[in-house]
Amino acid sequence: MNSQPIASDILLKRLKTFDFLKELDNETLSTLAKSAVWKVFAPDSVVFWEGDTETNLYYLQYGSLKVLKSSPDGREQVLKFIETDEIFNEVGVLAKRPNPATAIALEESGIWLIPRHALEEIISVHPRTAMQIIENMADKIIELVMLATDLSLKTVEARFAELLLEQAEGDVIERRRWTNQTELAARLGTVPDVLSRVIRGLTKAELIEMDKQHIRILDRAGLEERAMLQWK
Amino acid sequence: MNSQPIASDILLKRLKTFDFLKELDNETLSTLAKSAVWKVFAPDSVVFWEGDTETNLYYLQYGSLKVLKSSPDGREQVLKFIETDEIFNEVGVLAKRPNPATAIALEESGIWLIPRHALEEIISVHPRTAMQIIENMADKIIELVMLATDLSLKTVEARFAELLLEQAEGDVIERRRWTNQTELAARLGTVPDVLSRVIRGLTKAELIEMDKQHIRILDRAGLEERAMLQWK
DNA sequence: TGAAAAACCCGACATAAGTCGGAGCGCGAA
DNA sequence: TTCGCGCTCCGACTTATGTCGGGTTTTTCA
Repeated sequence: MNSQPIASDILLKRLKTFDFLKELDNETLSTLAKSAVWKVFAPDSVVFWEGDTETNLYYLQYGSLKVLKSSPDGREQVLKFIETDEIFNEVGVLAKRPNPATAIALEESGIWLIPRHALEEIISVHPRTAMQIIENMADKIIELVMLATDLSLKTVEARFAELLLEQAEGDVIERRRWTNQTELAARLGTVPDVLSRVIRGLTKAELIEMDKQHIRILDRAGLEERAMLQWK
Repeated sequence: MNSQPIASDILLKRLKTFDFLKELDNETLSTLAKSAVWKVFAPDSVVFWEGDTETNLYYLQYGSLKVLKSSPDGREQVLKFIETDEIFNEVGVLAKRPNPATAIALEESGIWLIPRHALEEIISVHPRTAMQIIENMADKIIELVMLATDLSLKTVEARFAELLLEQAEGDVIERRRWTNQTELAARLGTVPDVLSRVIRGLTKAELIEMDKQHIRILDRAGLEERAMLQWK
């Protein structure tokens, strides 16, 4: 992980491209440019630890992360994957709470850190930005509600089927370096062996097909049935 | 469930007592008083349904609620209990998302409904209120993260032990009408039979004692061990 | 390029959790 | 008071999930 200041004008240009800041005027942005910090995280490096009180808002410019909690016996539960263009750590920066989970880079990731004071200034002048943050948090609450109820009420097979249906573009899911069974299992709240068994089952039933590069849905209707989607 | 307008001056007096609105000036509050609606919900009545797009912010003046999702086979997962003085449905009112869960009154409950437009006015003038809402949402995110990871990584026994330790004042938990095994099981993400088994186990081990009115912790250290608290 | 590490596979087994039948209790409505 | 329903309890059973040992394949990187 290394940290490097970037000339303010270049930064300003970049800030304008952020979804999250789209509505702000030039002046506000250039103030921001002066206080934001740019960091690059190596694959597998920790962006922040559970328990940290991290007072920056993060904006993921490129790369991807996982947010997780782990148990003493080594199992981990992935709570969320973070993709390009997302902001995170609202909890730490605005509510001043210790972060409830750990964030780890899945690949090399470039992240902007926006310090609390800068953010608070923006909010006090642009309530619309506050609303955007609130909407982001609402989405996270919805996702966590889904996660919790799925963990409680659905089988591993159903959760996996659901995940496939969500992720598929057309009927194919591209597998990336970190879309391996270990990570998928952590995401689903189980262990690799169990997932492997589930995959075997779905493959035998000719609902899916899987190789190193892709997962292909062969029978969407059948998969939907396994996902128990009737009641969502 | 019945709905009754209340003379604005009485209402105004009440609004001032809300934690949530403490910092607002008289004028803002009296505007609010004109648009807020008061409702009383009978025990077991539904405050809102999953899937509803409910555009009011709720403030629970007295009573208590449970927020839950249920599966087609009748099992339910309680996501949260709501107690006096809490606000809820930020998701519905501010993010305009369909509500992800259902809320049901556990006992007779009196609730203020604050319509979206009134809330948005307050926020635009008092950014501090926006911050309070954000902090509330952050707390909910933290709670949901705990719930999800506990469901994934802990046993029913550990979750129950944890709940007892959290809820106990001194070493005693007062049982209310709805603190029965059915509700507790739904809260813990399991079924009454399993919880009953767990209670038997903890009672035999002389860690707790339970009757109709109370749950008593006999051995806090032992219970903490069962709750697997080392790593939280 | 070759060795070590990581991922994956699979059957056998262990354990946590869910289900079922049946029975007792207590409370509230008729 | 009696009836019936819902809560509680309990043992026996099933099922989902996790664990282990051992193997093969793939990836990594020195």
